[in-house]
Amino acid sequence: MSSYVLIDSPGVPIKAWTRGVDLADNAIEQLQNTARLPIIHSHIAVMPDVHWGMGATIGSVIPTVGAVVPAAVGVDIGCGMCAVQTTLTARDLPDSLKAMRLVIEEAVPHGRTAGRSRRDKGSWGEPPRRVTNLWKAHLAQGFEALCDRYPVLVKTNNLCHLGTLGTGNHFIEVCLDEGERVWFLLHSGSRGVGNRIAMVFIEKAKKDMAGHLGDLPDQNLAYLSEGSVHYADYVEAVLWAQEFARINRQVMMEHVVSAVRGMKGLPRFEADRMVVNCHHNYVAAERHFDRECLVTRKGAVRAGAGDLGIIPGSMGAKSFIVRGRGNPESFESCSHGAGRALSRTAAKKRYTLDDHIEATRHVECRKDSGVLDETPMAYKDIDAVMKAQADLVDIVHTLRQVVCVKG
DNA sequence: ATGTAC
Repeated sequence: MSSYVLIDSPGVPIKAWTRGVDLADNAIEQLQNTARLPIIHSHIAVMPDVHWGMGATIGSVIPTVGAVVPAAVGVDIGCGMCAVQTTLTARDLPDSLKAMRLVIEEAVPHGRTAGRSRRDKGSWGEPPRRVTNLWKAHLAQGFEALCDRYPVLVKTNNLCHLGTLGTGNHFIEVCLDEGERVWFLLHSGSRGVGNRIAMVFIEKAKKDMAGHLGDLPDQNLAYLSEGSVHYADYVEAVLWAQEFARINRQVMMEHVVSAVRGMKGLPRFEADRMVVNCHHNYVAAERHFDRECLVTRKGAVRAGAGDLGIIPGSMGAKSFIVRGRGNPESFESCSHGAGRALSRTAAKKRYTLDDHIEATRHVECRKDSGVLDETPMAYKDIDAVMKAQADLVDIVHTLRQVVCVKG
């Protein structure tokens, strides 16, 4: 049974669930910077997948009182995972999984969204009616209210990105659990519009603090203070973007399920036995240690007692469906994945395409040089990461990928 | 991560 270790801090305590996993020096330095902010409630919690990120480390939980740090939430507001268990089993799957991969790629726009004049596959030309209806029912009104005050948000990819995957480490997978049941798993966030919202408020925070930015250990830790217009607007905007991200994942999952249902040769199946949709890049108002605060989980998942969460490994590694243990010292949180061991550039330098092909030989996935920065060797050992957080979550299901779609 | 400009 693991527990946290204390990292030397010039400010509030830094409690780290990192026993048995590497902790890079640049991550420690960043944690110490964050711990010095005057707005932290109680302490900072560090997850075993921690690594350097813009502003604050990815894989950390930062509770604040009276302020919020937009760059700590990050540019992919509401980024997270969605998973469903189906009633299909491994023996229902065809020998060649390529057809299934193509069907999923066809059903969900993925990849870069190019400029307006160029052809692109990353957004809807014409969003399906289901997407437009969800937008109108849950997102349109809030978006108009934000656009009234922030007209720069008007011309963003918003509706045309609802139900689309994106690029980088965003993916869709078909997995098998320990009982050979088929699952669908996907990773995505709030796409273009969430990115723009984040950029706008990261700038506002720096401007609002212009007079005393020099007092901060890092300019990217600039915060918006409660009582200011920008603080209230950011909280409104970030919650809206998080809802966009959640619905984005829901729509993609619906399209994956219906696309696979349309494949010839598969039996009828259900996909509603176990459904999980969780953010791992977000802010939420919660109560911890007898105080209302804003909890920023940057690469961390809520793990309250009984909460279901998703912890993906990497291409070719295991992923986990977990149940939270509600550990108060972690602000009821767990890691969001394996965490990078190597930066994208370092991974591309260190490994060859042949290394990647060997590491992913059991997975129907991209095997070109464009995904070398996502190769399994670029990530920490997921088993060590899970062991280090044994007092934060219990493992409910262990999944292995058989198909992986990347943007 | 995303969009846009180089």
